[in-house]
Amino acid sequence: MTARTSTETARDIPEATVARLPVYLRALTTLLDEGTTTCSSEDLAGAAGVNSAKLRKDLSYLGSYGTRGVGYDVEYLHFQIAREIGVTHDWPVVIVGIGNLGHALANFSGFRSRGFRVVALLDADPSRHEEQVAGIDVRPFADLGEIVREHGVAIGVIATPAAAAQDVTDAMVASGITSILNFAPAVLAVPPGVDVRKVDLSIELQILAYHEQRKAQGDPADPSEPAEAPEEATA
Amino acid sequence: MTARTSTETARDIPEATVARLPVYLRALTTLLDEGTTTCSSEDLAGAAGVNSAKLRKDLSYLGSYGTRGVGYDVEYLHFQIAREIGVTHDWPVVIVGIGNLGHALANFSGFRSRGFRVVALLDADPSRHEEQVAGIDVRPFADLGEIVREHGVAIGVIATPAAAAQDVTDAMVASGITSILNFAPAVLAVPPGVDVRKVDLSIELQILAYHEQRKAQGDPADPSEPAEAPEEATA
DNA sequence: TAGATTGTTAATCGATTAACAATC
DNA sequence: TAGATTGTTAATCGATTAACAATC
Repeated sequence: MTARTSTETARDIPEATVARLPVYLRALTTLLDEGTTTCSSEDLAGAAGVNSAKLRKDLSYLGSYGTRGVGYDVEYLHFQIAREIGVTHDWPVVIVGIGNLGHALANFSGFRSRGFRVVALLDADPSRHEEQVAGIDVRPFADLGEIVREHGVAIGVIATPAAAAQDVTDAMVASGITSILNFAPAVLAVPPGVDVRKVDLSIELQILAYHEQRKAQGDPADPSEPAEAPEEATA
Repeated sequence: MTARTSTETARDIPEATVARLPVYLRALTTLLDEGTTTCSSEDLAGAAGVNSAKLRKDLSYLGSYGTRGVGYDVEYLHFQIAREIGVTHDWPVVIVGIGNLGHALANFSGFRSRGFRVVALLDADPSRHEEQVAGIDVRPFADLGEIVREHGVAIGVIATPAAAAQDVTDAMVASGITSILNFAPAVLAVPPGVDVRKVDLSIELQILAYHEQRKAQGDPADPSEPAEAPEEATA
């Protein structure tokens, strides 16, 4: 039996909970900005748009960071969640594909404030290699391996057309990237150990369209469509 | 007891299945483009990045559109899923907020090909009202109600900063919009009957960061991280 | 102490998966 | 008929929720 490594985060957190931790983190940032020092699970759940039972259950996977009868210290809980997610330090990321979307991503200010730093923009088109976008040089796609090694990049963002996405993925994996955020409307094949998350505008709109169609179809006298739970606003 | 309305789509489809139907639709489009006329559940599941049991279960909620021993007619199944989602005709949408992201969205060609048509771009900044983006006039935010009425818009896209998102939401809801795709990093409050879906870059990256952190932490001798299931590539 | 609120339990609900009977 | 593949069943797994004992 060996000694435990220093940072103790060995608990197994359900995937659904992991996906909500960033939402809680953002809500806590908002509360901090408003000068709130303490909040109840009811307060935070409201700011995050979930019910308080779910929030407390989620937080219970991280540890006991609240005080019964009192609530949570906003700053302390913010730190604990940031630590759990792993955004107490910045992650270097590369963005491949500097079209309209790539531009928008490169200029996205939330990157920096939420634990990420764009270290390179890559594009296959040589005519773009003189450009700067958001103060960052656009570099040849062939430089990917070098850049990943130099900066210790683990996360890559794909903003190319669908046709190029698998090739970009293969190159990313070969270079040592093990997490990919894919904006291209394509299903990516990756080896075990590489995580892929996708963001797909058309899919989101089509899901809305499906429900919209149902709303229109239902009897006006029968408002039985289960609406999204009303949520508290932040920001 | 009244007569059923003509279009018979009353079955209750699980939300997880609804979210995958657009993925299947896209995979079928790819197969169609390749000239494939028939496919098995194994083929289609591969192209969509799911296992075949899940695919067949999902399709079973729509009806029996396959042939045992043979498979599915690609064109027929494509049409049935498109009909189920509600994208056999185009949905008019408005985009509010013409910053970097709004530009990218306005120029996104997948909109048209996947069942949506951008009928207006709105921005609060008067200096932008002379612009055209992607061939569409940028119009004052105050015109929202008029545009929604004129085109029968049910779906709105928010690409504003977080600080403006709730006001935009309220105006959208007041104008009659009942489905919102939100790109602003804010939790939106909406009345019952209004659907909101959110796309949040930071959240996606933070989820990747969480898993990335765990990969780095684990013993090199213990490759127990459950990787994403390898998926077949499309496009 | 009395009131408030957490952290946890247990019940319920929904999603996934493997297996296979039905049937082309 | 024999082989292939769907559509469905039933078991399992994971997520949500309400309730409340613990405790500040």
